[in-house]
Amino acid sequence: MSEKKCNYFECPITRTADVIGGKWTLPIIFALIYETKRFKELERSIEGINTRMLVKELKQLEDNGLVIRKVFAEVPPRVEYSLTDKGKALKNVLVEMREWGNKYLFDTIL
Amino acid sequence: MSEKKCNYFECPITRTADVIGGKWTLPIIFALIYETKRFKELERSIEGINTRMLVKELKQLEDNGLVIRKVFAEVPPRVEYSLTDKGKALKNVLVEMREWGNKYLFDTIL
DNA sequence: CAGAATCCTGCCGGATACTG
DNA sequence: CAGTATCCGGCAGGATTCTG
Repeated sequence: MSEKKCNYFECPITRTADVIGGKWTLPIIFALIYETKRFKELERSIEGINTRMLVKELKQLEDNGLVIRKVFAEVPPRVEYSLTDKGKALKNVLVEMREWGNKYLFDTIL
Repeated sequence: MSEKKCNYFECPITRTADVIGGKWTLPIIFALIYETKRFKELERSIEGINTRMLVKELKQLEDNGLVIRKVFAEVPPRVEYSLTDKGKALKNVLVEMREWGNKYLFDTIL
Protein backbone atom coordinates (compact mmCIF):
# COMPACT_ATOMS: atom_id res chain seq x y z
CA MET A 1 0.00 0.00 0.00
CA SER A 2 1.93 2.99 -1.22
CA GLU A 3 1.13 6.57 -0.29
CA LYS A 4 -0.47 7.66 -3.52
CA LYS A 5 -3.16 10.21 -4.12
CA CYS A 6 -6.44 8.46 -4.79
CA ASN A 7 -8.19 10.51 -7.43
CA TYR A 8 -11.04 8.13 -7.92
CA PHE A 9 -10.85 7.17 -11.58
CA GLU A 10 -7.17 6.43 -11.67
CA CYS A 11 -7.32 4.50 -8.43
CA PRO A 12 -7.67 0.72 -8.62
CA ILE A 13 -9.40 0.64 -5.28
CA THR A 14 -12.25 2.96 -6.11
CA ARG A 15 -12.56 1.49 -9.58
CA THR A 16 -12.98 -1.91 -8.02
CA ALA A 17 -15.50 -0.45 -5.63
CA ASP A 18 -17.48 0.84 -8.58
CA VAL A 19 -17.52 -2.57 -10.25
CA ILE A 20 -18.76 -4.38 -7.17
CA GLY A 21 -20.71 -1.48 -5.73
CA GLY A 22 -24.18 -2.37 -6.97
CA LYS A 23 -26.52 -3.36 -4.17
CA TRP A 24 -26.81 -6.97 -5.34
CA THR A 25 -23.46 -7.41 -7.03
CA LEU A 26 -21.74 -9.13 -4.15
CA PRO A 27 -24.66 -11.43 -3.32
CA ILE A 28 -24.74 -12.52 -6.95
CA ILE A 29 -21.03 -13.17 -7.13
CA PHE A 30 -21.23 -14.97 -3.82
CA ALA A 31 -24.03 -17.18 -5.10
CA LEU A 32 -22.01 -18.10 -8.18
CA ILE A 33 -18.61 -18.51 -6.62
CA TYR A 34 -18.80 -22.28 -6.39
CA GLU A 35 -21.44 -23.24 -8.90
CA THR A 36 -23.17 -22.32 -12.09
CA LYS A 37 -26.79 -21.40 -11.62
CA ARG A 38 -29.87 -20.80 -13.70
CA PHE A 39 -31.74 -17.55 -13.54
CA LYS A 40 -34.53 -18.74 -11.30
CA GLU A 41 -32.09 -20.56 -9.07
CA LEU A 42 -30.21 -17.34 -8.58
CA GLU A 43 -33.37 -15.43 -7.89
CA ARG A 44 -34.35 -17.95 -5.25
CA SER A 45 -30.94 -18.12 -3.63
CA ILE A 46 -30.69 -14.40 -3.10
CA GLU A 47 -33.21 -13.27 -0.57
CA GLY A 48 -34.89 -9.97 -1.20
CA ILE A 49 -33.84 -9.40 -4.79
CA ASN A 50 -36.45 -8.95 -7.50
CA THR A 51 -36.44 -9.96 -11.15
CA ARG A 52 -35.64 -6.59 -12.57
CA MET A 53 -32.68 -6.00 -10.32
CA LEU A 54 -31.28 -9.45 -10.97
CA VAL A 55 -31.49 -8.99 -14.73
CA LYS A 56 -29.97 -5.55 -14.51
CA GLU A 57 -27.01 -6.44 -12.37
CA LEU A 58 -26.35 -9.66 -14.22
CA LYS A 59 -26.15 -7.68 -17.44
CA GLN A 60 -23.78 -5.25 -15.82
CA LEU A 61 -21.65 -8.07 -14.50
CA GLU A 62 -21.59 -9.59 -17.96
CA ASP A 63 -20.57 -6.28 -19.50
CA ASN A 64 -17.78 -6.01 -16.96
CA GLY A 65 -16.59 -9.49 -17.82
CA LEU A 66 -17.31 -11.02 -14.44
CA VAL A 67 -20.12 -13.30 -15.48
CA ILE A 68 -20.79 -15.59 -18.42
CA ARG A 69 -24.28 -16.05 -19.74
CA LYS A 70 -24.98 -19.29 -21.51
CA VAL A 71 -28.28 -19.76 -23.33
CA PHE A 72 -29.68 -23.18 -24.15
CA ALA A 73 -32.06 -23.60 -27.07
CA GLU A 74 -34.69 -25.45 -25.10
CA VAL A 75 -38.31 -25.17 -24.16
CA PRO A 76 -38.84 -24.05 -21.51
CA PRO A 77 -35.90 -21.69 -21.86
CA ARG A 78 -32.78 -22.28 -19.84
CA VAL A 79 -30.02 -19.77 -19.16
CA GLU A 80 -27.05 -20.51 -17.00
CA TYR A 81 -24.83 -18.02 -15.30
CA SER A 82 -21.29 -18.60 -14.10
CA LEU A 83 -18.27 -16.60 -13.08
CA THR A 84 -15.33 -15.85 -15.33
CA ASP A 85 -11.80 -16.07 -13.95
CA LYS A 86 -11.96 -12.35 -13.46
CA GLY A 87 -15.08 -12.85 -11.39
CA LYS A 88 -13.69 -15.76 -9.44
CA ALA A 89 -10.61 -13.72 -8.64
CA LEU A 90 -12.78 -11.49 -6.51
CA LYS A 91 -12.92 -14.27 -3.97
CA ASN A 92 -9.96 -12.85 -2.08
CA VAL A 93 -11.78 -9.57 -1.72
CA LEU A 94 -14.91 -11.32 -0.48
CA VAL A 95 -12.91 -13.34 2.00
CA GLU A 96 -11.33 -10.25 3.49
CA MET A 97 -14.65 -8.47 3.63
CA ARG A 98 -16.25 -11.39 5.38
CA GLU A 99 -13.35 -11.62 7.79
CA TRP A 100 -13.62 -7.97 8.66
CA GLY A 101 -17.39 -8.08 8.89
CA ASN A 102 -17.37 -11.03 11.23
CA LYS A 103 -14.76 -9.50 13.43
CA TYR A 104 -16.00 -5.95 13.67
CA LEU A 105 -19.67 -6.04 12.76
CA PHE A 106 -20.93 -9.08 14.63
CA ASP A 107 -18.54 -9.66 17.50
CA THR A 108 -19.12 -6.31 19.13
CA ILE A 109 -20.04 -8.03 22.36
CA LEU A 110 -16.65 -9.58 22.85
CA MET B 1 -15.94 -19.42 2.19
CA SER B 2 -18.80 -21.65 3.16
CA GLU B 3 -21.88 -22.19 1.01
CA LYS B 4 -24.31 -20.10 2.97
CA LYS B 5 -27.30 -18.17 1.81
CA CYS B 6 -26.51 -14.52 1.71
CA ASN B 7 -29.63 -12.71 2.82
CA TYR B 8 -28.08 -9.29 2.90
CA PHE B 9 -28.49 -8.16 6.47
CA GLU B 10 -27.24 -11.27 8.11
CA CYS B 11 -24.33 -11.54 5.73
CA PRO B 12 -20.99 -10.11 6.86
CA ILE B 13 -19.98 -9.45 3.28
CA THR B 14 -22.89 -7.26 2.33
CA ARG B 15 -22.85 -5.58 5.71
CA THR B 16 -19.24 -4.68 5.15
CA ALA B 17 -20.13 -3.46 1.69
CA ASP B 18 -22.71 -1.17 3.23
CA VAL B 19 -20.20 0.30 5.65
CA ILE B 20 -17.61 1.07 2.99
CA GLY B 21 -20.05 1.63 0.15
CA GLY B 22 -20.31 5.40 0.26
CA LYS B 23 -18.79 7.04 -2.77
CA TRP B 24 -15.96 8.66 -0.83
CA THR B 25 -15.59 6.20 2.02
CA LEU B 26 -12.68 4.29 0.59
CA PRO B 27 -10.77 7.35 -0.57
CA ILE B 28 -11.11 8.79 2.93
CA ILE B 29 -9.95 5.62 4.62
CA PHE B 30 -7.14 5.37 2.15
CA ALA B 31 -6.05 8.90 2.90
CA LEU B 32 -5.99 8.20 6.63
CA ILE B 33 -4.47 4.75 6.60
CA TYR B 34 -0.97 5.94 7.39
CA GLU B 35 -1.44 9.32 8.94
CA THR B 36 -3.74 11.56 10.89
CA LYS B 37 -5.00 14.48 8.87
CA ARG B 38 -6.81 17.72 9.42
CA PHE B 39 -10.04 18.48 7.67
CA LYS B 40 -8.60 20.75 5.02
CA GLU B 41 -5.72 18.36 4.44
CA LEU B 42 -8.18 15.60 3.76
CA GLU B 43 -10.21 17.77 1.45
CA ARG B 44 -7.12 18.63 -0.51
CA SER B 45 -5.81 15.08 -0.66
CA ILE B 46 -8.99 13.66 -2.11
CA GLU B 47 -9.52 14.92 -5.60
CA GLY B 48 -13.04 15.74 -6.58
CA ILE B 49 -14.69 15.65 -3.17
CA ASN B 50 -16.50 18.67 -1.83
CA THR B 51 -16.91 19.99 1.69
CA ARG B 52 -20.41 18.72 2.25
CA MET B 53 -19.63 15.19 1.19
CA LEU B 54 -16.45 15.06 3.24
CA VAL B 55 -18.28 16.20 6.37
CA LYS B 56 -21.10 13.79 5.74
CA GLU B 57 -19.02 10.72 5.16
CA LEU B 58 -16.64 11.54 7.98
CA LYS B 59 -19.57 11.72 10.34
CA GLN B 60 -20.82 8.40 9.07
CA LEU B 61 -17.40 6.86 9.49
CA GLU B 62 -17.26 8.22 13.00
CA ASP B 63 -20.69 6.79 13.79
CA ASN B 64 -19.54 3.44 12.48
CA GLY B 65 -16.47 3.58 14.67
CA LEU B 66 -13.95 3.69 11.85
CA VAL B 67 -12.72 7.21 12.40
CA ILE B 68 -11.81 9.31 15.41
CA ARG B 69 -12.43 13.01 15.45
CA LYS B 70 -10.21 15.07 17.70
CA VAL B 71 -11.01 18.73 18.25
CA PHE B 72 -8.40 21.22 19.45
CA ALA B 73 -9.47 24.33 21.27
CA GLU B 74 -7.48 26.71 19.13
CA VAL B 75 -8.01 29.69 16.91
CA PRO B 76 -8.18 29.10 14.04
CA PRO B 77 -9.97 25.83 14.76
CA ARG B 78 -8.19 22.56 14.25
CA VAL B 79 -9.76 19.15 13.91
CA GLU B 80 -7.80 16.01 13.29
CA TYR B 81 -9.11 12.79 11.88
CA SER B 82 -7.56 9.37 12.27
CA LEU B 83 -8.52 5.75 11.91
CA THR B 84 -9.51 3.49 14.75
CA ASP B 85 -8.23 -0.08 14.87
CA LYS B 86 -11.47 -1.12 13.29
CA GLY B 87 -10.80 1.29 10.48
CA LYS B 88 -7.19 0.28 10.09
CA ALA B 89 -8.23 -3.34 9.92
CA LEU B 90 -9.88 -2.59 6.60
CA LYS B 91 -6.44 -2.41 5.11
CA ASN B 92 -6.56 -6.07 4.08
CA VAL B 93 -9.74 -5.43 2.16
CA LEU B 94 -8.22 -2.42 0.45
CA VAL B 95 -5.12 -4.39 -0.46
CA GLU B 96 -7.15 -7.12 -2.09
CA MET B 97 -9.29 -4.62 -3.94
CA ARG B 98 -6.23 -2.84 -5.22
CA GLU B 99 -4.66 -6.12 -6.25
CA TRP B 100 -7.74 -7.14 -8.18
CA GLY B 101 -8.20 -3.73 -9.72
CA ASN B 102 -4.63 -3.58 -10.92
CA LYS B 103 -4.78 -7.03 -12.39
CA TYR B 104 -8.17 -6.94 -14.06
CA LEU B 105 -9.04 -3.30 -14.56
CA PHE B 106 -5.79 -1.84 -15.79
CA ASP B 107 -3.81 -4.69 -17.33
CA THR B 108 -6.44 -5.55 -19.92
CA ILE B 109 -3.86 -5.14 -22.65
CA LEU B 110 -1.73 -7.99 -21.42
C1' DC C 1 -38.68 -20.27 -17.36
C1' DA C 2 -36.34 -16.05 -18.45
C1' DG C 3 -36.83 -12.06 -18.94
C1' DA C 4 -38.87 -7.06 -21.06
C1' DA C 5 -41.59 -2.84 -20.27
C1' DT C 6 -43.42 0.71 -17.26
C1' DC C 7 -44.06 3.46 -13.50
C1' DC C 8 -42.61 5.58 -9.38
C1' DT C 9 -39.81 7.34 -5.37
C1' DG C 10 -36.10 8.32 -2.14
C1' DC C 11 -32.07 9.86 -1.44
C1' DC C 12 -27.29 10.16 -2.99
C1' DG C 13 -24.34 13.26 -4.30
C1' DG C 14 -23.14 17.83 -6.39
C1' DA C 15 -23.17 23.15 -6.44
C1' DT C 16 -23.28 27.23 -3.96
C1' DA C 17 -23.46 30.50 -0.24
C1' DC C 18 -22.97 31.59 4.61
C1' DT C 19 -20.91 31.41 9.79
C1' DG C 20 -18.03 31.27 14.29
C1' DC D 1 -10.08 26.71 9.32
C1' DA D 2 -13.92 23.74 9.87
C1' DG D 3 -17.64 23.35 9.10
C1' DT D 4 -23.49 24.55 8.42
C1' DA D 5 -27.53 25.53 5.52
C1' DT D 6 -30.21 25.17 1.22
C1' DC D 7 -31.46 23.89 -3.08
C1' DC D 8 -31.74 20.53 -6.69
C1' DG D 9 -31.46 16.84 -10.49
C1' DG D 10 -30.59 12.17 -11.63
C1' DC D 11 -30.80 7.69 -11.07
C1' DA D 12 -30.47 3.52 -8.20
C1' DG D 13 -33.53 0.47 -6.88
C1' DG D 14 -38.29 -1.30 -5.82
C1' DA D 15 -43.20 -2.93 -7.21
C1' DT D 16 -46.00 -4.57 -10.70
C1' DT D 17 -47.58 -6.32 -15.09
C1' DC D 18 -46.86 -8.53 -19.55
C1' DT D 19 -44.54 -11.77 -23.25
C1' DG D 20 -42.28 -15.71 -26.10
